[in-house]
Amino acid sequence: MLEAQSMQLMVADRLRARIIAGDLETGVGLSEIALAAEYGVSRTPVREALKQLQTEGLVEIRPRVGTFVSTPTRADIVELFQMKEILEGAAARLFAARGEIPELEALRRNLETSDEAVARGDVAGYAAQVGDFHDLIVRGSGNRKLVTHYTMLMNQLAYPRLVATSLSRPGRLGESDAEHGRVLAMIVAKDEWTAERLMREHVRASQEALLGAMVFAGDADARS
Amino acid sequence: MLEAQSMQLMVADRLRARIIAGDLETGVGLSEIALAAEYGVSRTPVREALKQLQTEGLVEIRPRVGTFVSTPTRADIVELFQMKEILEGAAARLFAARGEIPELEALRRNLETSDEAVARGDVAGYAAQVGDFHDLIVRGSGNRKLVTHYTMLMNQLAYPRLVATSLSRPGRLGESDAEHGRVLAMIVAKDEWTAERLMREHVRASQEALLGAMVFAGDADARS
DNA sequence: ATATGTTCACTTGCATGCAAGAGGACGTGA
DNA sequence: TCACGTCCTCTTGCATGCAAGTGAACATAT
Repeated sequence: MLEAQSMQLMVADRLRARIIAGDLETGVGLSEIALAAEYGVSRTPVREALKQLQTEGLVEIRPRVGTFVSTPTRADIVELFQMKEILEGAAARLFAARGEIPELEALRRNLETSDEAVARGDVAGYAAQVGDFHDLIVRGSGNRKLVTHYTMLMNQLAYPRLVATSLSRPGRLGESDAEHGRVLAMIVAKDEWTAERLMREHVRASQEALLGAMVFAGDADARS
Repeated sequence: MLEAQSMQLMVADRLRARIIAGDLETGVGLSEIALAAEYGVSRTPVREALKQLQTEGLVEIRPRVGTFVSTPTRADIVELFQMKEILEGAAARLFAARGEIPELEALRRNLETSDEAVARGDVAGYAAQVGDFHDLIVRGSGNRKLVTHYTMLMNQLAYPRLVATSLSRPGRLGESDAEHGRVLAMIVAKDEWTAERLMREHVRASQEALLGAMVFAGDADARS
């Protein structure tokens, strides 16, 4: 399963995962020859993988200089959150219009698991559910273009890393879970516009919780 | 200006333009070696250009088989129009919140030119303004991520080719121009949510005019 | 005539060699 | 000590050679 596909796809997938997870230090460090040696391939597939990651917005290729992990500026982060709110809001609305689909049942199970995690005060457990919740909303839109571009944008945000931070604010855990529940209720009720509004408000609340927590955390990411 | 940048960028730009304009027949026909000969370069830059166009959704690379111009299915087109409505609606809202920016003055000039074209019954002249109008709205959002992803999605639609078709319905020309004017008025009035609503309604009306015209035109594009 | 097995031309995937440019290190002068 | 000019190493950009897989044409057997 690891070697079956093409080399460039393997390199691209692994590099993408490492960048999102934050394993790769931002700034310098992506030499084609070094990566080629690391993955046991030649420069060519590495090169093509890097080119794809560039159009995905994850790395920046400076001609004749080098390839670097993209460092989102503060303005980038603001824009990405705007896009998150727009796309997830629209997705919730489209979801609500579709009625009973497999994603809806998955969403109900997600809420049950989340409620239990909150009841236990299990932040890590809840954080894991949050990612699934948002992915389910987006996939439940039934619009594959939306899913694709949403994924690309959230990869630029390295969102999974941020969720835990946003939940560190006292009381945010329960608020977030309650907001999820209200969104689900509106989807079940097929109230498209209220679903969109609540989803947007939820995204904005999460963003504010995150930005607030980041200030106190000393601005771990996002150097200007 | 044509040869200054890198070869792969030139090839990518030219190919993209040809695909959007419809010069390249959909389906088969993008051999790396043929394109290399045509542009006077080797396979390598052609290959990298094709890879980029693939992640942009314009071509499809089937491993060991060949590269083909992507043919949007009917479902793809529906999804793309949904995205167009979502993104342009959000852009109009963000635009309205920004007040006096250079794009606003450009938008006023665009409307004047459009009004004159409509008064003359100049369909081609108006069609040219339509593209600019929508681009100005999107760029006026002030969100570069929105601009980037909107552009990618509209490239997949090969939108410029479709505008003329959508305007072929009797009376649509004046309707479209009037809708543009109302959107502009709401942006000037800084009424964010009405701007978004009117913009979305405009996009939907254009889509319906297009789909209606395409049925009568014998479904020139969009084979399933 | 139809179905089937085989071959073959053509495609892209990957490896490697060479060239050109960028940026820093280093030496030199004041 | 500081400013400046030169060189040198390292980077990617492009060209090319080889290998492997695909799909269709073709011959063959039923």
